[in-house]
Parts: sequence; C-alpha cells; structure tokens
Amino acid sequence: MPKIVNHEKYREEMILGSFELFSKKGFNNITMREIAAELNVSTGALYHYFPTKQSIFEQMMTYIVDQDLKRLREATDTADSPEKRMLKAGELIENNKEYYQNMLLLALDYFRHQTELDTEEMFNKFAKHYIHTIASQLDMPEKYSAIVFCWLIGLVYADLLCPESISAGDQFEVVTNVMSTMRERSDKNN
Amino acid sequence: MPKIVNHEKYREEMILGSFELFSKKGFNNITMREIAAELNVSTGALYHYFPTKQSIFEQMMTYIVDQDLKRLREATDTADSPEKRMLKAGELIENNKEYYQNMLLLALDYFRHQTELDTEEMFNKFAKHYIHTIASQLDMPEKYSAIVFCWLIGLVYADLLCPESISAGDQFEVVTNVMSTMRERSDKNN
Amino acid sequence: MPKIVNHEKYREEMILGSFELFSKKGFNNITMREIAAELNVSTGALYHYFPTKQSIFEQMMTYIVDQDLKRLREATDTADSPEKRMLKAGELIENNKEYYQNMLLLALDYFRHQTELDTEEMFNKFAKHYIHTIASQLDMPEKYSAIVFCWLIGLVYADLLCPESISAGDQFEVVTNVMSTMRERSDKNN
Amino acid sequence: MPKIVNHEKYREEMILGSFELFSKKGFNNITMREIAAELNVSTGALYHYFPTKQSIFEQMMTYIVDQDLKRLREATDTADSPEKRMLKAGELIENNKEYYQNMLLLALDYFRHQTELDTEEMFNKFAKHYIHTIASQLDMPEKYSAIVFCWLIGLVYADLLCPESISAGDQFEVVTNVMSTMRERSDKNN
DNA sequence: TATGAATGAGGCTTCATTCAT
DNA sequence: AATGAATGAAGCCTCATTCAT
Repeated sequence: MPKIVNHEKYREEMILGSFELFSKKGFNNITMREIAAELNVSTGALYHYFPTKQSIFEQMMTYIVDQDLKRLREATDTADSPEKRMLKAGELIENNKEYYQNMLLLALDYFRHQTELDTEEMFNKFAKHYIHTIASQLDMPEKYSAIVFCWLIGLVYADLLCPESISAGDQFEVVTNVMSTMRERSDKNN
Repeated sequence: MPKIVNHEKYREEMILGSFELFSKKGFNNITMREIAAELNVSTGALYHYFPTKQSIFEQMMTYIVDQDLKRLREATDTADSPEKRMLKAGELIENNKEYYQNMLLLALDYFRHQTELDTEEMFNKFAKHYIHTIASQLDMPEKYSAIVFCWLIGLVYADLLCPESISAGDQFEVVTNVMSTMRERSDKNN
Repeated sequence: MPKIVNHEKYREEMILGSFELFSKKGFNNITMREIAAELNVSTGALYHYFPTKQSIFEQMMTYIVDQDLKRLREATDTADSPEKRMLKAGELIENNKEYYQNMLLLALDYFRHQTELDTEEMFNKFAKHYIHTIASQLDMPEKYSAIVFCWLIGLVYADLLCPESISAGDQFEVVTNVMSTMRERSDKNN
Repeated sequence: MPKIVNHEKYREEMILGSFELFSKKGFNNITMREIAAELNVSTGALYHYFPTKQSIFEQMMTYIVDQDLKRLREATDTADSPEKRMLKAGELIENNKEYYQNMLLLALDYFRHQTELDTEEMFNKFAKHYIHTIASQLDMPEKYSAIVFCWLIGLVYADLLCPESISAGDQFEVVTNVMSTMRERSDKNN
C-alpha cells in the first residue's frame, strides 16, 4: 500500500494555505517554489496535487467563494432588527477585514487571468447572492442593497489602500442612520 | 536648456502611453520590450529615460493621480444644485468608466509593489482630496461624502467584475433621491 | 524456489512489454510512469524488478537480441536453393518490418546511451552471427554476405524514413538476379 | 546603433556548431545550456536567434541537408569510369565517415520528433536525389542504384555500431567487381 | 542619445528515484 | 511484494537589465 494520505483533505489544506499567499502577493509575484515552501512540501508534491499554478489558483478561488457564500448563508439565519443587523454586519467585516481585503485583491487577479468565459458568471453569481442577502437581512429592496454592496466593496478597498482617510465605524453609523430615516419616511408615506 | 523641455515632454508621453498597458495587464504581466514596442522606442531608449521598470510604474502613477486631481478641481468649478451635480458626476464616471477601472487596477498593483513607505501617503492625499471635493460639490459633511467616495469605488469595481449585476444608472438615481430626502429632513430640523 | 520462476517470467514479460515503448518513443522520451502504466504495475513494482531505467533498457536489448538470434537460427534450418532462401528472407523482413525498424531505432539509442565498453561487443557478436548465417544460407563467402547484411540494414532504415523512394520487393528481385549471375560466372570459372 | 552583428552569418555558425552536438548526443540528451556553452553564448543569446530548441534542430537539419545535396551535386561533375567513380565515392564516404554517421543519427532523431507532415517529403527528396546521382555517376539504372544507396546507408550504420565486423574497403572492392561483372554480362547480351 | 544584442538568474514544470506504508 | 506519494535536480524558456557600438 502507498503512503497513506487523505488526498482530498490534503488538497483542501493546500488550497487554504495558498489563499493568503496569492492574495498578498498576487498571482504573478509568487513562485511555485515559494508556495511549496510555505506549504512545507516539495514542488514535486505540489504538482502531484495540482497540474499547474493556474490550477491551484482557480481551485482556490472556487473553494474560497463557495466557503464564503456558505458562511454568508449561515449568518443570514440570526434574526434581529435591520438596523442592528447592519451594525452586526459591520462588526463581521471589521473582524474579517483582512480576509475581505484578500478576496478583493484576489478577485482582480482572477479577473486579469481569466481565460475561460464563465469567470464573469462566477462573479455575477457571487454578487447577486450578496445583494439578495443584504436586501433580505436589512429589509430593503435590492435596488438599495446593491448600493450597500458597492459601498461595502469600496469600504474594504479604501481601508486597504488609505486606512487613514477612512473610518469604517463612522460610516456604518451614518449609513444606519440614513437607513432609519429612509424607512421612517417610507412608513409615513404608506 | 532647450533640450530639457523636449526630454521632459518625451518622458510625459511615455508615461501616458504606458498607463493603459500597465493597468490592462498588470505590472508583472507586461515586459519592458512590450512597453518599448508600444512606445515605439528601443529598450535601450526606455532605460535612458527610466532607470527601472518599477520607476516607470511609479512615475506613471504619480503623474496619473496628479492629472486626475487636476481634472477633478476643474470639474469643481461648474456650479449647479447638489442633486444635479451628483447626476453630472455619474455621467462623468460613466463616460470615463474604463479610465477609472484602470486606476482601480493600477492602485492595487501599486499597493502590492510598494517598497517605500510614502505610498500610503499618496493614496491618502488622493482620497482626502476626493472626499473633500465631493463634500463641497454635493454640499454635505465629509462624514457623508466619505461614504459616497467608497460607494463610487465599489461601483467602479463591481462594474468591472460583474457588470450584469450592477446598474450604475439606477444606483445614481436612488442615491440622489436619498440625498434629497436627507437634505429635506435636515432643513426641517434646523 | 518456485517463486523464482514466476519472478523471472514476470521480468521477461515486462521486458517484452517495454520493447515497443522504447523503440517507438526513444529512451529519453518515455517515462518510468508510462512504462509502469503500460505494464499495468506501479512505479514501485517496476523498481522492484529493475534498479534503474537504464537497466530495463539494457536487459531489454539483450533479451531482444538473443531472441532474434534464436529465431534466425531456427529459420536457418529450412533448406532450399540459395535464391529461394533469399526471397524467403525478403518475405520475413517484409512481414516483420516494424519489428526490424524498431530494432534499428533501439540500436542507435543503445549506442548513444552506452556507458560500459561491452556494448560494441554485443553489436559485433550480433553482426557476425548475422553475416555468418547469411553466408551459409545463401551459400556465399562472408565477404559477400557482409554486403548483403549492410544492404538489409539500409533497406530497413530507408523504408522507415522514406518508404516512397524505396521498393523492397524490387530490390530483393534484383539482388537475387545478381546473385544468380555471380554464381553462374563463378561456376563457369571453376 | 546596436552591437553590430551579422545576424544571418552568426545564425549559420550556430547551426553548424550545433550539428555535432545534436548528432552525437541526440535531441533529448542535450540541454540548451550545453548547446549555449558549446557555442560560447548565453542561453539568452541562443533564444535571441532561435525561438525554441526544436527550432534550432529543424533549421540545422534543413541547412545540413541542403548543404549535403549541394556538395553531392558538385562531386557529380568530376568525370571518370563508373568503376573508378565507385571507388572514389568509397573514399569520400571513408573520409567523411563521421559526418555521415552523424547524419544517420540525426535523421532518426528527426524522424522521431517530426510533428509536421512534410518531414517524410524532405527525406524522400533527399533519397531520390541520392539515388538519381548514383545512377548517373555509376552508369546504372535507378533500380540498381537504389540498392547501392541502401547498402551505403547500412554500411555507415554498421561501421558506427560494429566497426570490427565490417570492412568498408573490402565491401567497396567486392561491389566494384560485381558491378563490372554485371556490366560485362549486360554488354554481351546486347 | 539610441539601438538591440547579450546576459543569466529565476520562472514553471517534468521525472527518475526513494520511501513510508 | 507492492503501492503511489514525495523529493528535488534539472529541463526549457522568459525577461529585467547591461553594454558594445
């Protein structure tokens, strides 16, 4: 019998391990030797599990997106008032700031390296799910939640590049207030 | 020193010419030969004007940011009601969508390649100027304009990766409405 | 020692199985994994039977040459007139054309990979046996059969690289005629 | 102005220099680094002149074959009696033995690496030219000269692998005799 | 100044071989 | 005996940079 290994599990571990590497340095700035070293395997072993560098990248992207959608779905189940949920979301993003920044970086890398046409499909699926979840969680039409979605992306982006100029806490507070105001007004009109 | 002028002008042209190249393909996916070819010079000539690839990239970034801030300042001078200005801004972004997407891509590349510490300073300066301009143009406190700034970034980002899921026009309309509502409410309270 | 028999037989089967692989692709163009796959064993098993790739190759060569000499010896026993035998030989080569072409290719590979000095000895032994057999079969001095030997090699070689330019059938016919002529003349002189 | 180089001439020199390397070791047994070292250039320079290893190989093949056909054509012009020409040819092959052995080795390499379909065409063209030249030089029908062609190939081949068993001189003598005999007989019959 | 030929470290990948099971 | 996961040197090729002209 061969050296006993849980092939699938090992692959997942490698994928996870490569996430930070890819996002921090970018697809082209990291070498297979570096990845292998970081994962404590030989380059040969890496190629035993993944046919190409591109393949590691793609599998990692798919895995990460899947995982994030799952997590989002779970967070959806906790009930509360929309305003509190919004602040909760703020906490979540704040606590996982680095993770979301990495995703942002990765997404652009992925975008630049796309060869197959279904890349856009993946991003769209992801975006729609997010927009939909925000809408239901914050009890607003998707027309509004799409704006929230974009704002969150921009927030994460700006917090990465120019954190000094941006106060995520302030922004969450203000947005929550605006939300309340809009809702009041909407109630009054009906 | 008549030559200097030409020299400087030549350098500017080269910097401009490299903008699209860098943003479209990314720092590491473009070669000096490609840049030289695009600019119709030899690699040797390129190295005559810029000591390294990194240097072209940095000078180009500085130049582009400076230029964009200048343009923004000019646009500032046209007066109108805040709501109309907001819609105007929407048009401007829509018309220069590709340009802003390129800037987004470049900014991340720049972020990843930063070696010197004043990179963040540059981004901060840029962000603050933007936030300030938006505030005065749309007649709102910077606490609010920072949110608008982030939203715009996210909008450009999302429009790049998943345009199907995002309608910039819709979002501008809704945001303008929210702005009006908030302003009305604010006026009533005072 | 019953196991030994199976072990040996297994090794022979492997050697046989690797013959086509090596000749068709060449020593360096085939991988141990390919060989293992073709033989339906694991690479580990392959290394259980042969210490190195080179070793498989060498053992295979020896085996194939031995086998061919044996076959030649058997063909020797069927008696006839020299001319008929010559035409018979032609048929034999024609029917096993691919086999002989493979041998040709292998021989060159072997030649290029020789590290030990007895390689030449093997080829010489083989050549001498061939020349001797042809001489006795075709009833001619070895001075002549050596020429026939070379011609046959060249024929197989040319038929591999430029079959369009070569008609093996024609050549056998002509050579047979020449043989007859020479024999007649020789008889007359004696 | 760039470093002044006669690009074409340099390329030819490199091609010539790679001839022995390729034939002696075989396409797959030689590395780009080895070739570069042998030619006293860097690997980068090699790639400045040839896009791939395969390309060096192919260009070299074409060049060598062209050159050899040219040389053959020139040798054609020296007149003599057929028998003397045959012996002369023997000398020529003997004097360039290594060269012809290299060609033989290369041809097989080329054959195994062929990807495009016109490889066979090249070999056929080469073979036909050879057969035709031999026919006219030795004053015999091509039916016969094809045999001589094959014999010469086999002779070079055998002289490479098992020189001890082969005496090229003897063979040339015998073949010349056979030729005379056949010619006499043919004259008598007419 | 300007050209582009030359350099060589380093990138991705392959594969003979070893080794834990 | 057998398996196939793991190793890592080495292969082909790229490209930022240097340098002769």
